[in-house]
Amino acid sequence: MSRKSKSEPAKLLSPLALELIAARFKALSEPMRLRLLNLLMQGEHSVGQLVEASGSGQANVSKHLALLRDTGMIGMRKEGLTTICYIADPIVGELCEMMCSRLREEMERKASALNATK
Amino acid sequence: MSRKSKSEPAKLLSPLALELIAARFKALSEPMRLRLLNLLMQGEHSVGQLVEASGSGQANVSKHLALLRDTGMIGMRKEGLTTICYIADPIVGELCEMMCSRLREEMERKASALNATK
DNA sequence: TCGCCACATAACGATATGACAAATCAATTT
DNA sequence: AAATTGATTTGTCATATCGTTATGTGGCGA
Repeated sequence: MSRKSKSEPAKLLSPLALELIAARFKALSEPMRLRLLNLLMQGEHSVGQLVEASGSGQANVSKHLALLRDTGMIGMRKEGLTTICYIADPIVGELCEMMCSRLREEMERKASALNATK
Repeated sequence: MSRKSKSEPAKLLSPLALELIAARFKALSEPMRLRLLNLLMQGEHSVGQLVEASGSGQANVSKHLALLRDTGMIGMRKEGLTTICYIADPIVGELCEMMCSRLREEMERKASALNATK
């Protein structure tokens, strides 16, 4: 049944831990931020490049980037006039990978459910 | 350096995919929902048990549970008067694990930074 | 030094979200 | 069938968030 039988106790988390975890998930819970992260997974980009590639306004992108930086997911460095952004926490890619493959499974399940003659 | 050198291309995601992924992360972005999930990781619970254990109102818990069900993360079945909830998607535990260990690292880094005489 | 450039910040309106209370619904018991 | 129990739905409010516009800021070139 492809069920992983790692029988870990799954500890109960403290309210503080819950808040911290929620904050990180929240950073990943907006399409625009995911878009920016996805672009950065291709490699470093300047803020201007992200603005152009994302199709959103400059102020909006700047604010989202600041949030991602504050959660430690991306890093920034100044190079002359421009600010270069890069992925600082590899967990980002892994999490998205997991969600994506999960979504694919779900899609296929639904698709085959539609095809089922029954 | 414990860096996984799986050099995957990290494909560019479609706007639709981004929205779907964001929706799932969003379900995990509230402390109360994480609390409910965390309780369910210990095993099945009725809605009433979750209300008591979470310390929140019944209406509130019910709404959060409905949201978690709609994203496919938990399942529910009726047993007489009560509704039993259970984790339906094992990804939940894995994601929280990842976030937790990540948080621990970060905490320790900050802690040792505080201790550093510099 | 003046102005421009890339970016950040502030202020604002529209919309979404979470928590609580009250009403509703469904299944069981008496 | 009426009452009771467990849960969902609805309405309301306060707060938070997204995106836009306008304004501020720091580094570089003329």
